[in-house]
Amino acid sequence: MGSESRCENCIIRQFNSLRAMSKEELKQVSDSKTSKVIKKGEAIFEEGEKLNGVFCVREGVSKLSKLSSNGKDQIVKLATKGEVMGQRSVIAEETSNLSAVAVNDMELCFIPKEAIVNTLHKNPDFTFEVLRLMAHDLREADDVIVNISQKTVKQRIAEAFLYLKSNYGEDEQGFLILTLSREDIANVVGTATESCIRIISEFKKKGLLKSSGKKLGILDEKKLRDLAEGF
Amino acid sequence: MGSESRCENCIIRQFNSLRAMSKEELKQVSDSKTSKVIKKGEAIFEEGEKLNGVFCVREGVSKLSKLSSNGKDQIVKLATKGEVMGQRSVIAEETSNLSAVAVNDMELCFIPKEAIVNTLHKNPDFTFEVLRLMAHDLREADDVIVNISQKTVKQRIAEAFLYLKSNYGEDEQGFLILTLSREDIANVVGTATESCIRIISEFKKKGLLKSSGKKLGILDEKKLRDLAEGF
DNA sequence: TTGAAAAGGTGACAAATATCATATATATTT
DNA sequence: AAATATATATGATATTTGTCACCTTTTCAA
Repeated sequence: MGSESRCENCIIRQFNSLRAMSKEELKQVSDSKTSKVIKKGEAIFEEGEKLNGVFCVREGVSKLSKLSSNGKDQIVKLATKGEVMGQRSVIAEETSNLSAVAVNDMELCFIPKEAIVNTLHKNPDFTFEVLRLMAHDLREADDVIVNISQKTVKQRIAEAFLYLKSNYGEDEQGFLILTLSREDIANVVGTATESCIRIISEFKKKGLLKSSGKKLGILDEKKLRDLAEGF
Repeated sequence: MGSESRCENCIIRQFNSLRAMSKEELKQVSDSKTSKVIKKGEAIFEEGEKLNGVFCVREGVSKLSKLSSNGKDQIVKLATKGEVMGQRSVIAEETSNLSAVAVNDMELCFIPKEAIVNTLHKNPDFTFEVLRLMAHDLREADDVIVNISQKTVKQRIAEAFLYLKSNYGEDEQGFLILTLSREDIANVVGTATESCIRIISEFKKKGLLKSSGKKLGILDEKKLRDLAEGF
């Protein structure tokens, strides 16, 4: 086993709460963790499932979503390299309220909950770090609530593209690095797929977006921003 | 100063994270806290304000809301006896993302952040308890997101009444103990005040709700529940 | 490599919801 | 108690968004 497969040496952890663990604790985590490769479209865990640990994203992006009674999926969060999924359920000792599906090919580590819970009760720095990140997630969730209930679908789609650009960046030709299907975008925004397609088409016609194959790119960020703000 | 004004003796704390504090820590909190009486409609803190501590609700209910760019308020959470407001901002060291306004006359304790942050870094049990409650809030926020984006206004209003009943109860005559204005209900649900009024009128005509003065009561809980579920 | 399946696209229409205007009831202040 | 402000109510109408039907393009597996 190469040394890069040890949590102690993993750069990913610099981006999440694991960085607050001691060498000792990390060693324990590393000894109990398992690595997983997940193909695009595959499920990592399902809503209602009891999680016996957390998942640390090493590569790729996962959508965390919840199925509503009418059969539609609402994407609540996208989890990226460095983020940990499933802590909420492990901490609250509840089944997961969300399901996680890979948006593209992923690599992740599974860390059994014992290693986490142990440290949570012993290392206040670690617990505080987890708390800090959860406080951040909660703020973002509040923002999503306000956006969904107060902005139009057009505004929210405009925002979604700005979010994709600022969080995942664009390639040399100006196309967004993270490509989501129209359906996924609709599920992030909370609208019907057809409405989403229609608005994206409109944005293309108006010169706000460009496309090439499956890729989409932002052409006029300022106008998109104005639109998102309601002008 | 009566002994009931000491945090060590306060029953309220049994309902929140403060119960995980040691006698010693509670003493420190108690010595630094101040009590406040807030009249219905008064603000406790504003969006964007830097909070120098947290507020523990001893009596009454507060609405935590966020102003959107179109001038409407979205109520994200109602905080009740035993709940602590403002921890998110104190923990993340950010200005508040929400403002808090008293829904009825309130009594609360202000605890300066030093007392909290100190304990957060020293007492893992306390930190874990705060974390557990925040995990719970986050789950609720996820549920709100799904509800707002997937359910109709009618369904959400039905849900709001069921929530008010199960969380605040009803009096001997079957009227909800917590009375919210139609505007507040609209802001919880994320709709226009007029739409909210219209639907409440409809519910009354259909025999699902009754009213007397400002008070509203649930007449047919089962039908209300079916409606909320989409039948 | 060729079909089937999935994703993207568009029109027509229906349904849900917001907005504006205005009226009435209720609460609050003087 | 009158005057004023605020909350509730309702109609008419506009706007937004969803739904259904159908078509084209792309993707992927046999």
